[in-house]
Amino acid sequence: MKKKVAEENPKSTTKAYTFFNDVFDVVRQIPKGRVTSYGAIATYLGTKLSARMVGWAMNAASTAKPKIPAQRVVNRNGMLTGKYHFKTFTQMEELLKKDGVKVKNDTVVDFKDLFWDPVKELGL
DNA sequence: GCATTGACGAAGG
DNA sequence: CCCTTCGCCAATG
Repeated sequence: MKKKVAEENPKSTTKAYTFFNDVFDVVRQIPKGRVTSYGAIATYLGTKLSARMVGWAMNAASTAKPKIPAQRVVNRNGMLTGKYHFKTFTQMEELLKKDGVKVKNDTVVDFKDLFWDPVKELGL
């Protein structure tokens, strides 16, 4: 990465600084039509016990420069828990449908089939 | 500076 | 099988 890192918390802990950046990077690498979970990303970063931090990172992702396909990140149940953080409540599922991902009742259909594990795909 | 919360997840009752 | 609790770490009040 160059220098365009998380400009959301320049005065916060340096650790989180890197953490946010890593999360953004991984999320951007999610292939179209695929989805992943917060826990998977957390595991890939080595902080599997802190999946909540990934969620926090996504919150900052909303203000991140390169658009973050946060709609491809759902909870371990495949549920679109973060839909309320988008511009509109339907934005998330609309984007997913456009990616070819079926969404039913705020949940990704065939989630396990579309699941993209960074640890498995990117290697660890 | 302590208490609460949060886009999670696993475990226990 | 549904609901509650705990852990993790950072941000916010």
